[in-house]
Formats: sequence, C-alpha cells, structure tokens
Amino acid sequence: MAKKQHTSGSFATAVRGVVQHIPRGRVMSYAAVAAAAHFPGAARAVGTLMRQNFNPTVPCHRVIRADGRLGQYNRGTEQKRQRLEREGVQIKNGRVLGTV
DNA sequence: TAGCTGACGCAAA
DNA sequence: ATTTGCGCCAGCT
Repeated sequence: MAKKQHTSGSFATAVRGVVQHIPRGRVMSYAAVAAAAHFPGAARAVGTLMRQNFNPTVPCHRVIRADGRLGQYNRGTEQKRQRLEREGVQIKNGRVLGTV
C-alpha cells in the first residue's frame, strides 16, 4: 500500500493544493494561501515552502504579499511581474490589483 | 534536540 | 504615504 511520502508534513501538501487551485489571472497572498490550507498565520512558512518548492505544477508565481506587492521569487521579481501581467493580472506601480 | 533562517504580516513612529 | 521593528510558523542544519 503506497505509504505516504514523508516530504515535509501535511502542511506542504495542503499549501501545494491551494496554490495549484489558483486560477489564471488571479493571485493569492501568502496569508490567504496559508489560511486556505488550514494553517492560519503560517504565511512565512508558505514562503519558506515556495522557496524550497520546485514543482512546475505549483504556480508559486501567483502567490503575492498581502500588501499587494509581488514579494520575492526564485527567478526574480521581474520575471514574476512579467508572468503575472501576462496571466492577466493588472499591476500598477509595483502593486497587484484585483486583490478582492 | 535545539537554534537559526526566511519568497510574510501587522502595528507603531 | 513610507519606513522600522517585532511576532508567528514551518523547515533546515
């Protein structure tokens, strides 16, 4: 019976699922992802995971800061901004709009 | 086992 | 409006 992978705890799994479910043209803050993953307050941990995460199945570039800023990115904030804009996310003066 | 770091968040100045 | 400091959580050494 396929044992569970000990790749981190359920935390990583939950976060990955949430980020994976982020529709195109939409962005979620680290805190929002953490809360959606049932880990409220673990915004930092989310970032820590994203940094370690190298899964192309997880559009980590769609995860931004709660302030509306892009935040950091493995490939550089510039690439992140370009990718988000290409996805349909409007960015004004470095701030992401559409943050309902 | 314990401690440090870090793609964050929020409050205060 | 902008900048500085502290706090919180999980992961890694």
